[in-house]
Amino acid sequence: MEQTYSISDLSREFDITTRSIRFYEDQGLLAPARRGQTRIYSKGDRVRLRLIMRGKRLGLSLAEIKETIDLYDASPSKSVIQLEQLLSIIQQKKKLLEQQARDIAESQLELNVTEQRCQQALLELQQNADTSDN
Amino acid sequence: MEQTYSISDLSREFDITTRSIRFYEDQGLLAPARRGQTRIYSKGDRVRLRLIMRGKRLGLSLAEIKETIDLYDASPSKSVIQLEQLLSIIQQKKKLLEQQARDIAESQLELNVTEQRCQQALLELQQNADTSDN
DNA sequence: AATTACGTTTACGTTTGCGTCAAAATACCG
DNA sequence: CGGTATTTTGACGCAAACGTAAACGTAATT
Repeated sequence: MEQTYSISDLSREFDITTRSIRFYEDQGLLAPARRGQTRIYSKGDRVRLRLIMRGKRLGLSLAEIKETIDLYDASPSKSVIQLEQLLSIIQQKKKLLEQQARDIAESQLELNVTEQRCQQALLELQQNADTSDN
Repeated sequence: MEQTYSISDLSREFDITTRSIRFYEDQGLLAPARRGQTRIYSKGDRVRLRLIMRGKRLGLSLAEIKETIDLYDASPSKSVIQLEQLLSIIQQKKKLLEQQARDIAESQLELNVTEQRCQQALLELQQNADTSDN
């Protein structure tokens, strides 16, 4: 049937502890099926976990990540007002992402400058070594 | 001479509390001059604070932000080994930024899809309202 | 039957990044 | 110079995001 995963499968794949995975469930970010007491993760759960990790890399809190994931999940069967609220939230998130993109571009520029300065300094050190030794 | 700022000047400009600014100093991210006991912030301090805020928007910890800022500051008067270590750190940071850029691009794509679904759902609701009411 | 591997809940501990007083010292303004 | 506003240094508090046992159940392996 459908592929499933144990908690340690996922902890290995995403390189996080099982403690973290259970904590995410505690915070409402995951809701795996159970066989008795044991958690059984579906492909959908795995996708959600991937989204969680991506959110973390972007510096989002677990609450913000939950908001974002819930946003993706729930689009049908909404009232006009709810849809308009959703669209408003989406606009906000888009602006945040744009700001982050700008921040990244700036950081990359500065890093490149620093990198070149370092390489230049290295070159000069090597040249000095040449001229002083011969 | 040089323009300076009080702690509340900066707290207003960057919309953070003075508590935060002092905490950043405590963590070694800032080192303003003093007139007696009172902190006097220079243009350079203001730049550093801007870098701190940018780092926070990218989800960096204060320790990581400090590392990055220190990296920009210190490039001259280094040994070959130190310069090579610097270059190695720069490579790592570049990779992280590239990953973040990918994460942002993915998020933006998904947000756009969700946005269009929302707008489509809104349109359909409005059309249904038209046909059922007339 | 005993070991090994994995999973479960419960619960207390830790680090980070500040918020929130408190009490005292400084600074600025008419 | 007196009053108001600002700043300073503690010190305690707190939420988030786990880490780290402890103590137990289950299941497969030897």
